[in-house]
Amino acid sequence: MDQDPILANLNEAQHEAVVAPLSGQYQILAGPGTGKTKTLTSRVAYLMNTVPAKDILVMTFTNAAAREMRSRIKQLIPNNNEVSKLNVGTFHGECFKYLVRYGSRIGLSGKITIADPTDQAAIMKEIVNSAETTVKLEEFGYSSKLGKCYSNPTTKMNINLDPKHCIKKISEFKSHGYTEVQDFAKVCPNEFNSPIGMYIYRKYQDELEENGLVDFDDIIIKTRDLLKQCPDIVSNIQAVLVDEFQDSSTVQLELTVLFAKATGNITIVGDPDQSIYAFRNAQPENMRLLQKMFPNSKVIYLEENYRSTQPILDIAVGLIRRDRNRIGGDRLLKSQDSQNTTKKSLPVLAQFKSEKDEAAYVATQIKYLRDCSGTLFKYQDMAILARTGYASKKCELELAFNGIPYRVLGGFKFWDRAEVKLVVDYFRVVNSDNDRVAISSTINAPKRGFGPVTLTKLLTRVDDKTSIFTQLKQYAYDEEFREEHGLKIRKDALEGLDNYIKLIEGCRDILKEADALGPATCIRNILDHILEKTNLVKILAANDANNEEKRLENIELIRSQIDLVYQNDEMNDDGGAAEEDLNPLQTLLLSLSLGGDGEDSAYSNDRVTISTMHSAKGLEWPIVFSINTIDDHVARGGDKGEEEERRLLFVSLTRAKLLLYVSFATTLVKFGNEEEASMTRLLTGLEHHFKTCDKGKGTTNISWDMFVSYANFLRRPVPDRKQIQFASSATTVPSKSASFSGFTLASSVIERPQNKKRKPHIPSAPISRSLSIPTNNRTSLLNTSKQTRATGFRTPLMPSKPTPTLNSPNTLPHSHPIPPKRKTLGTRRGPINQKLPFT
DNA sequence: TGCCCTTAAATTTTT
DNA sequence: TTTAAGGGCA
Ligand SMILES: Nc1ncnc2c1ncn2[C@@H]1O[C@H](COP(=O)(O)OP(=O)(O)OP(=O)(O)O)[C@@H](O)[C@H]1O
Repeated sequence: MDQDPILANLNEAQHEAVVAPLSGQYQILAGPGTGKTKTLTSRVAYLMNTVPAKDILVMTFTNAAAREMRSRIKQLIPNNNEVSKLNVGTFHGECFKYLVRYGSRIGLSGKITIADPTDQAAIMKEIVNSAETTVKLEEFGYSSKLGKCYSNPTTKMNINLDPKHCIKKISEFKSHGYTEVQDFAKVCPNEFNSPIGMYIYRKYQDELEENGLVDFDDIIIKTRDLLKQCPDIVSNIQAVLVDEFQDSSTVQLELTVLFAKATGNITIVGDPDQSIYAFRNAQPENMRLLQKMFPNSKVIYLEENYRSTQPILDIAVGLIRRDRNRIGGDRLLKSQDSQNTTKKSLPVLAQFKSEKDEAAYVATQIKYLRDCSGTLFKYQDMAILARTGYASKKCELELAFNGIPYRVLGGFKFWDRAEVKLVVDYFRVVNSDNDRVAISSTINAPKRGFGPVTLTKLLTRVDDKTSIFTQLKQYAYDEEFREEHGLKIRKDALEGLDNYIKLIEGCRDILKEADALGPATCIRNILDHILEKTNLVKILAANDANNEEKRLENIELIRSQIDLVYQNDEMNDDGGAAEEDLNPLQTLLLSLSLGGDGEDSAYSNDRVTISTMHSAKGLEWPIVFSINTIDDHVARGGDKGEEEERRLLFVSLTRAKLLLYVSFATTLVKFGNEEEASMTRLLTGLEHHFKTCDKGKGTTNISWDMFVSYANFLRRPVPDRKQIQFASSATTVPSKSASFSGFTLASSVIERPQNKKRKPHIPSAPISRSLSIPTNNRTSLLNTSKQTRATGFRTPLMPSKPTPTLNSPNTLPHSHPIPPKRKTLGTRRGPINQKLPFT
């Protein structure tokens, strides 16, 4: 056994990859749970022995994966504070740092803002609806129209001018690294490879540039251009390491090579079976292409699975075998587990008659597994995975209702809520004179008396020299200018314009004090200024009074989120782009566009994870619940895209180490109508690998011997037998009915008011799907505290048979985590970006 | 300009 | 079921 902790616990192949010489190219190809990320992070730690941290670049494709990687490296070498100097992040994050610092070399002006999908849609909508486009359509012979599709009868070319569709096509084009319009022949020969398509593309790019915006694809493309032109800026990079390489796009492959230009030292790991980002133009073939580009690159295969029990892997293998586009031959997954008990313990397949029952079951099971396992299972050992963000909402409500603490990965972001986004748009206007998109979404919110005619006039550039904000000032304060450009404006609207400009300039004055105030205080002051001058607090308070949704609370949460951003910023001085090159406002905006939602470490880490399947990639838990496993969620849209959906399910199931629960409901409510549903076809024929939870079989009872095996498998201490509550008396008595009515205990035990209009009174922060900060502190603060664990507590959601609790005296200072106003569970919440009261 | 009415559409996943 | 969007009218 190796003395070096970095090299301990590696098998032969892993060891070989970790200690491989710095120079050269290495590909680690292996299935889930074989230690790819472990190998990559160990290699980083190992290389740090000889290479300065700042000269190592480690990239992956999602924020969650980047966070995981950083934390694993830290764990490997906890006392090495060089770690914070490593360049670890997402492709987009690392690229943007270079653009901020060196963008001027390729003509990017100082202030770059990232165009989010809303901005992209706004810009594209304006383009397709413009008079100019109508003229062009005519000019290029697109004389017939069907919905948003235009066709040219002569050339037989069609083009779909739906903004979303246009953006998708352009994004695909850019993902190949193309910038010249004739390259549309290669990606979209029958639609955008036409004068009208090229015109739309050019117009879109011009519009971005004029607004000082780059979209996500531009971040990659422009960095590629920058590195091609000025390879000197990455001359220090001695090693480039990329995780989940199957998720890379064509231009990202090109970029990987460019980053390594100085030495050519590249290590990548990947698994084509886990390719789940083709929808955003990932090319799993890149693994092979890289090998072609570097014929001498060494490929290392890892065979052993260290994560999961064999029954879990059997299902995964059975599933992935059916991938019709599979790259490479069939691969086995071999568990390293040698215990007879866990080897034979099958995952659970559970069927319910409603999604509500399903959610209640998951919550009950989570509580049971934690409360009855002594100290073996904690909340943080469990995850609920769903295809979409909103699909897990019912479970989220059920957890909150039961006082189970949780965190949410993926799905809607806090910053995407309408009221929060508005504030952010104000920040953007303060930051830049040219951000017309942000000006347009703030200038009349709240209402300042402009109608569509005035707005168009105000926001249309009179010439390309004057910035849009300067132009607004001229309209406001220069009567001659108004006359010259034919702006007729009412007196109240003119006042509104004056107020708007004063508000923005007031914020800019505060920003000038940034050095004296410190970043967080400065931004909070700007926030206060915006809130005061827009009267937003009063407006929202009035609105909240008639509404379940408490928007004002979200505004308050912005403050604590701001603090989080600057705290995290201080912790990483990787490449140090942030402090030196950006003012505090820009740091904030950058972190909002490229970072995930902040996690507040002040709160307990012992929380259940609720995640989208995508965000779960690269992570693992002892216990995983795959919910809503029906075609409608998990394999929607027939054959097209089925392979990727299958791989996605493969990824989800292989997140589980020990216990896997796959569940679904036989009905689903769609637009108010109840529809029938059944288990996804992706799993058809694999049922025998599960114990099914109906017809009295498949109980979830756990015996003492099993607990011992679980502990051994997880390499955890065997819990005190006295603390274990045996399932036989404690829980989940399987019902005789096939539809599991035995588990509708939530509805039989908890009194659910009939009034359907009332929504559950749940802390709004957790529901915001992003914030870990509870606003309704009664629930979450309480349950995340250590005390709760020590004393335990009982919630009304318990099995129909009374549960003898050994360690919960049931006499708590706060014995009832449920807010007194109890309301119907399972009601759908409105979308998060709901219209604001004044728009 | 802004309000009220009718009708259509809507639910991925991430940077 | 709920929300966005488009048309008519004061
Ligand atoms: N040689 C080993 N000995 C013991 N445990 C190991 C070994 N290699 C990896 N593991 C453990 O196996 C689990 C899976 O490792 P890791 O997350 O690195 O796999 P992966 O190949 O990246 O998986 P995925 O592709 O699913 O993200 C981790 O808990 C890791 O600590």
